[in-house]
Amino acid sequence: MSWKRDRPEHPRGYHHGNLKEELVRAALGLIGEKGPNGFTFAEAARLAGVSPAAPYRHFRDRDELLADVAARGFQAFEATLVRAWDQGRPDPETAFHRLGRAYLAFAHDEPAYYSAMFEAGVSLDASPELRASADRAFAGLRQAAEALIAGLPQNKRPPALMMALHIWAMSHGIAALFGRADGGRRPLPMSAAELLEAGMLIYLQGLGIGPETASPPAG
Amino acid sequence: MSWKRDRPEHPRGYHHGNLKEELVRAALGLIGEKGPNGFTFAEAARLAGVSPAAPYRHFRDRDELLADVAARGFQAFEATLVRAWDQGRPDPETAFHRLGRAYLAFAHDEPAYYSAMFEAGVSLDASPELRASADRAFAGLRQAAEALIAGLPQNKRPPALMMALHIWAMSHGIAALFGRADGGRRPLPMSAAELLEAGMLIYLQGLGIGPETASPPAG
DNA sequence: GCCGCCATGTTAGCGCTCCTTACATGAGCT
DNA sequence: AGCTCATGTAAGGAGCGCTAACATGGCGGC
Repeated sequence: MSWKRDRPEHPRGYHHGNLKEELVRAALGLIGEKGPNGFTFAEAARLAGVSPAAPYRHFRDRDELLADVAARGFQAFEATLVRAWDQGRPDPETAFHRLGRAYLAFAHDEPAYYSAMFEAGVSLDASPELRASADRAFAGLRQAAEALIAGLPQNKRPPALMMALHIWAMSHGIAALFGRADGGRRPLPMSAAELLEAGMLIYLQGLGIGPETASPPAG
Repeated sequence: MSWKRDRPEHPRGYHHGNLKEELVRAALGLIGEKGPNGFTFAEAARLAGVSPAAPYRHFRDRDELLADVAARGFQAFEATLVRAWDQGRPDPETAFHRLGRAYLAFAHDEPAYYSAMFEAGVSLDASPELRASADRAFAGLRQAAEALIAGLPQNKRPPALMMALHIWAMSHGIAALFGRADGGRRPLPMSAAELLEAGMLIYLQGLGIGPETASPPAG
């Protein structure tokens, strides 16, 4: 067959060229197309052009591949969040809303990653890397929460961890319930990004973080 | 065999006694144990004591059974929410927090229903009953939002639909991320119910609904 | 009260997937 | 050059979704 040789641009390949990477990419494509359940080990092998048994040289079983995809997803997710947060520039509130949009954009533009991370039923204990990358992604949210809290007087500061959990929960809730492009779910009067931005504005207002700290504009 | 006859209390049974109900119950048990993916048509048939082909007399395919489970789940969900809301008695805020606890309790105590409803990838278009029961459940949330809004001056009222979506998103986010009993996910410094209650208090505070309209709950 | 119909169940089987075991091959080290 | 081991293939068992053809028995029509 010729497909063994038509990847000469990968110098480190043994037989196939790095099959592991290609399997991950195939898995991403399949999950994105047909959901995390429609993803099939055999079909990923087929897409990579190898026999159905070949993937087992790189992943113990199907779940391990999914866990690997999820871990890579959390890494890309963290990078996206960190880039959007940009150390809170120019000011924490602007950066925070940018962070929210980036969250939803990731869920929307990388449905395969997001599915593997949150909807495929992969336990975070599946691998240490998975747990670590998920923790790093959450730490990004927590940093943003801390920066926002810093503007409050000390006796009014909520716990940063709790605030990060609230942010994550509302973001994930909106992404999971309304963030998908396909028409399977409920039509909205506004975009998911607008919905999240409005929700976060109200939430921050409740904490005393906002355009008018304690007196909403009466007129 | 005796299992054909040991359901004499069901007068309408043909051969088995109402197999359809038993299949739904078996599916609920399996989904609760092994997640929506671990659920198997053949195993549900085995639990009901019939051959693997028998379920196809009652459900076109596996997805239709899942959609049926989801629809029943939404019905039970709506009943739970309506009971918890109790027409906003004794006052809307008390009833609202009771509603939030009921939401999480449902997700926690009926993981099979909740999985089928939100995590199994069942499209709401799978059946008209599913869409209708999901709409009725959401209407319950929306009613609560409207009752809470009613206490605000007219020029400060947010759209009730948006508010209901926020409530749903945060509730679902907390349930999906932190509401499960099994140890696969992240340990929390507080219970999911407390987390949701705190988040909703802050959110309502941001809308101007709360014990003291302009001072956050510092105590 | 008997009979035929049709809903409900059965067995048999196809094609697929997950995963294992045994075998083949070729890259890189010595 | 030759050895070795990682990386691939081939073959097969068990299980599942689903279909087709066949069996059974409850119910309505006569």
